[in-house]
Amino acid sequence: MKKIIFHIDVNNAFLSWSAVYLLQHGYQQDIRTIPSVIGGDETKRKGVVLAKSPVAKQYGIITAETLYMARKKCPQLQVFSANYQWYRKCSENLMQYLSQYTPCLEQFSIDECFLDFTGTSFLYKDYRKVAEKIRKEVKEKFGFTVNIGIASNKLCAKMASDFEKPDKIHTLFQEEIPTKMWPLPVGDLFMVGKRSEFKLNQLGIYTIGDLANAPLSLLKRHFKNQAFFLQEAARGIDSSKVIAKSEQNKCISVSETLQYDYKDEAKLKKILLYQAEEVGRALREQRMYAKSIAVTYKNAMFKSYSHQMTLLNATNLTDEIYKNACLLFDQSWREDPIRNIGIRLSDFTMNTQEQLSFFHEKEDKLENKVQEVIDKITKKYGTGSLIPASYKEDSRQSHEKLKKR
DNA sequence: TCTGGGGTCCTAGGACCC
DNA sequence: TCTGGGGTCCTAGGACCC
Repeated sequence: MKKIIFHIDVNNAFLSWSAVYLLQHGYQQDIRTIPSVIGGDETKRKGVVLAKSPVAKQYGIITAETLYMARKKCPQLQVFSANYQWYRKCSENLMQYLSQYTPCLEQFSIDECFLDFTGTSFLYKDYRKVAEKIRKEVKEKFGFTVNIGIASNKLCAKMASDFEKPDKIHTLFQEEIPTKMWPLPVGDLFMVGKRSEFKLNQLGIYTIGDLANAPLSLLKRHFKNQAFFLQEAARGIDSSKVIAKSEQNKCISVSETLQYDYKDEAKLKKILLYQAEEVGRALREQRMYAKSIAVTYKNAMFKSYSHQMTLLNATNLTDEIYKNACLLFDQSWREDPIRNIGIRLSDFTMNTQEQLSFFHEKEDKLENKVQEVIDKITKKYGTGSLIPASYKEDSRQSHEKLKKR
């Protein structure tokens, strides 16, 4: 049976979604048609380009560069702030609409997904017509456009959706690979980032075709185990499955860039408390426990480091996460000014590990009860509505975070 | 008025065991 | 009285994705 996979990608997702929002709320201009970007908050040192309009792109503005640089390139640039709540809603609506076409839908990020039509191919003899229908309907129903890539595997579908934009449908079947994919720069290949591209260029490999036809021995010398995978990708070979996602995350993390570089231990620990509550609640919502906990940092020099531990007993309680985070902090903080700090939980299990003694069990149950109540209140009134008294004073940053929600 | 945030995966190296 | 080697687990750091 011929496999048919779609990759659907929202064009300029954040910017398009904001454009739709603004138009729905009486804004006269469609910000997709002017030099505009969605940017983070500069006063909080988060001033980077998150998404750009096609016009802004013509000025050479790129994603993730500073707004300062972007304005230099285009002084009349209009900057709009991100509205994550709205983006999540747009994403949910889109996924729900697409899932009518096939149950086998894998959401790949907030604005992308794969659809597998293999099992339902008898329903859709002409997949091109289906793609055309989806493209049109999304535009009419939601007011933004998508690119659709069609191929016999995920990798090629993803590569295809990245061809000419916006509002386009492309195919990339095996026989089309030499003409459509091989002339592209090797850095365009999925999973080839800046580092790998540089290394490949050093070896005289500049296009995806060069990579597909390079001697494997040469690649192995420089990329070890990754070499085979890289070349397979360049040849359009990929056997990964579209997985209808209900499976859990492998890690949950939270991190925050601070308004200035903190050197004060007490302040840093207060941030950790906040974050412990956030990741803990996320974990409890999934009814999971974490065995591994890490504290991550970025210092003023932008150097990142981390420290982690494996817990004796898996946990999802804020208090325990916080205590262990503090322990890790004490063991690892180099007393350098901190720009960004975070907590990461991983190694999830369904239960806490230890066989609890009767008394411990009782205590544990009580703690869980307390936690449940706290979660309910937090859900209703927002993060930080119920926090230990020690955190009350001097939490400017946190209050601002609250306002955003 | 430099450089966000949330993820996944891989590798190297150390500790420890047999 | 010169220290092998395989396996496993853990940690730190980094590359890459959107």
